[in-house]
Amino acid sequence: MFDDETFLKKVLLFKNLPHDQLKKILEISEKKVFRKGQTIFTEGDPADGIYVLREGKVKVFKLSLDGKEQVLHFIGEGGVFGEVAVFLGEPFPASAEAQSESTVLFIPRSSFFDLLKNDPTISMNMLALLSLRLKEFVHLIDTISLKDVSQRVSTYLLFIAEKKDNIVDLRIKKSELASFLGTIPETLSRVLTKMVKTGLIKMEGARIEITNPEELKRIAIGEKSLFL
Amino acid sequence: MFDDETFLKKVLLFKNLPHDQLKKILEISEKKVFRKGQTIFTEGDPADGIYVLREGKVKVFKLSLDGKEQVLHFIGEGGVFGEVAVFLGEPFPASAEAQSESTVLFIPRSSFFDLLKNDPTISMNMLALLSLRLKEFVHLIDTISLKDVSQRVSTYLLFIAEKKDNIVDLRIKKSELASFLGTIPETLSRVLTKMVKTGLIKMEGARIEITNPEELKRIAIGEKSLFL
DNA sequence: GAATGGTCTTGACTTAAATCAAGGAGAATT
DNA sequence: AATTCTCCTTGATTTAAGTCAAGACCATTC
Repeated sequence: MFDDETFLKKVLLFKNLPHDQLKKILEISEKKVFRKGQTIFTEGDPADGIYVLREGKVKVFKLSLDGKEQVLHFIGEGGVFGEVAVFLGEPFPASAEAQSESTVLFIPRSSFFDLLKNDPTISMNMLALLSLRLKEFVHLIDTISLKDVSQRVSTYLLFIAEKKDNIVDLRIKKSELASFLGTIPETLSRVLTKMVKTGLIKMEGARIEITNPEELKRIAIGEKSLFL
Repeated sequence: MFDDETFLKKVLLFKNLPHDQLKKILEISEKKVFRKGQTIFTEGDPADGIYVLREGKVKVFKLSLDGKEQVLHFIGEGGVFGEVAVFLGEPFPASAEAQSESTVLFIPRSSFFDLLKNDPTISMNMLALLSLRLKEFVHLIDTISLKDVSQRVSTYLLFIAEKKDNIVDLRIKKSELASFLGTIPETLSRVLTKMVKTGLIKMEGARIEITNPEELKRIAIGEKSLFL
């Protein structure tokens, strides 16, 4: 692994910062470790600081009263979360949970504002970060609202498999993928099974091989239906 | 109406700017007028600049191949749109259309970047703008994914009626509200009719009066079902 | 290697909301 | 005042996806 500073350099929010700035950030940030399944924060909690994922996997999600979950994003190493609520000074609008043993750097609200005020590079980086998030959300809204489940699954598989030789290694549980795609495990399961049966993909557990990318793409764009 | 500078002062993106900055912005911005129903830009168009709505109403939306529409946001006077795509240097991810005769200030991409680079106030304002958008989107995703249509409608009515004496004056077509709420006009119509029949609201065209806010709130949070 | 526990799959069924198709109501135009 | 449009409503029906329930498939760990 890298030392903390090398790590920070690769975080979008802290890109292009001079050595002494990075050091300062490390000084003010606090390391926290969460076990698999542990809650990092819950919707409604006061947003007392931002989180940078040093190691592990985290999901940010919304829950409905009757227990249905919608994943907003999966955070990978180097990912930042909680920043919008902190910036707005509002409670977290969603919850975050460690999906595996995870280490985060926690930067308290006031320190984060100091950074933001005093370093134009950081605010530019933050603009980039928020813009990317917005783009992702537009895509998610589009996906959930305008596409049926087989389109969503096809699109997701093709996106992940991009430049990877048509191999998808789901790095998350299928039930969580279902939640991200705005559906439930049973429905996802049925769609994947159907894709196997129609020869679009091969599936061994979490490893999926796209055997007919052209046809899968036609389903993704809604030109063809999976169920006929 | 106001003169242009007074107007600009009230735009979130240009808040707290000195006189000469505002003047400069007016110089580089170009006034464009769109008729009702006219397209301002279409998904996929190169994002050559940002738009500030001077007068009128605009909707930003996604279309599916088979023609279903999802409204991402309604822009009111003083609203800004197109800024994310411009910032990212990507084509517009959605389309924009004037819902009534509208005047916009168009700020070309390069000028916008000059502003952003040279004025930290503007980048801070932009951070605020993007944060608010993200918050709205989280809410929209939550709404569409986790709530049924009667919950969505109740929530929307209560939100709009807030501090307005339980009167909602829909300033948009019902069909467009449907599209914003991720449903279709027929379904919205049925829900509203049912609400009238159960004494939750009174409706005269686009004017809706909430006659039983407590009960409506119980439906909004899913504590009670509209259809029983 | 049996037993436990978590995920995933499959089947039968229900249901919310979409679709299709007519009408109706209101505003605008002639 | 009649015609045309646009938008909204209502009814009959279909359908995609959710629910409920049972079993299968792992991977641990005892």
